[in-house]
Amino acid sequence: MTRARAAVLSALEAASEPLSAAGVASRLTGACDQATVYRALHHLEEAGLAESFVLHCAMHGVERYYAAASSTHRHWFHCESCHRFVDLGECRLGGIVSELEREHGLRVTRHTMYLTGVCGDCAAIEGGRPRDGSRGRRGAAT
Amino acid sequence: MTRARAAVLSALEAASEPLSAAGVASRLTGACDQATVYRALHHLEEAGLAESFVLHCAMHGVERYYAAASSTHRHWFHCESCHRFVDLGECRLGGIVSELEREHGLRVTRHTMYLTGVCGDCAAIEGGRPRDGSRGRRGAAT
DNA sequence: GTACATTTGCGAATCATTCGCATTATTGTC
DNA sequence: GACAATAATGCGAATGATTCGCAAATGTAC
Ligand SMILES: [Mn+2]
Ligand SMILES: [Mn+2]
Ligand SMILES: [Zn+2]
Ligand SMILES: [Zn+2]
Repeated sequence: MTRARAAVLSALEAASEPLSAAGVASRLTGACDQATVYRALHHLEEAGLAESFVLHCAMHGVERYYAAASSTHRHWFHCESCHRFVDLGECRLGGIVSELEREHGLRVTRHTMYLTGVCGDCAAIEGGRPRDGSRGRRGAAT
Repeated sequence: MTRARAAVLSALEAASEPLSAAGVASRLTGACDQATVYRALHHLEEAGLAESFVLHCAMHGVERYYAAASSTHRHWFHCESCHRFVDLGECRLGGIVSELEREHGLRVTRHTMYLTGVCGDCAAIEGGRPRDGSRGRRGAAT
């Protein structure tokens, strides 16, 4: 495990939610180049030390998020108001996935699932509480 | 419904699988500009006439795919060998989603789920049967 | 420690998607 | 059907996340 990879992995482990490559880079404050961050993330995922999924959110657009691999595969909810992630815990799709696998004669090697909407905190404070209203895409159409 | 939007919608309806913006454009052979295709897709989705999801595949990279909205919300499987989609039929996640919604106090407005792996046809012909081996990303890391 | 195999930094591409704006369609109104 | 107001298009130029190429720096195996 090289210096850079270890740094990226601990950034993921320290975070309470999935991070984008930019998110990881910002927590390493220039410790290593962005290309290295991307390469390290790819490596960690191949090595089974991290998991990723591509999320589309109106404000942040399309970005790939990474989380340190935990003992069990898990899924997330993304709040479109405060843009935080909520850990939904251990994957409960095993049954459905193997059912579909059987019914359609497939060999499923991977599945992606995530929910989006408004988290409890934001729902309480009607209108939402944008935690990071700063950075935003130009009026992205969706 | 304008000319361009109607054209994009029928392209989606005629297709047996989700199409990327490029896929739609190619079936309209220059009938309208690519920016218009993107704008039409956004419009159709907002109008509830189409559904989309962002998929990450080693060969095609990250792309957003659109399908004409059917009577019921549905999910897909993407074969990483022939790169075709298999319609998994009506969504069966309702139970799990509302369960998670309750447990975590969320208001889920949308969910994304897709499976990837090797389809039956490709599994049969061991080694896979790349149907569109042409266009491919430069050796994308993942 | 020397030689070979990996990994990094940098800066320059890529590629899907979005913008800005001037030019057409559309649509509702006499 | 012509006319004004509004929305949609075409084009070409950005954007922004991610990837590449290659030389310099590290890590690893005798
Ligand atoms: Mn977001
Ligand atoms: Mn594909
Ligand atoms: Zn929230
Ligand atoms: Zn296949």
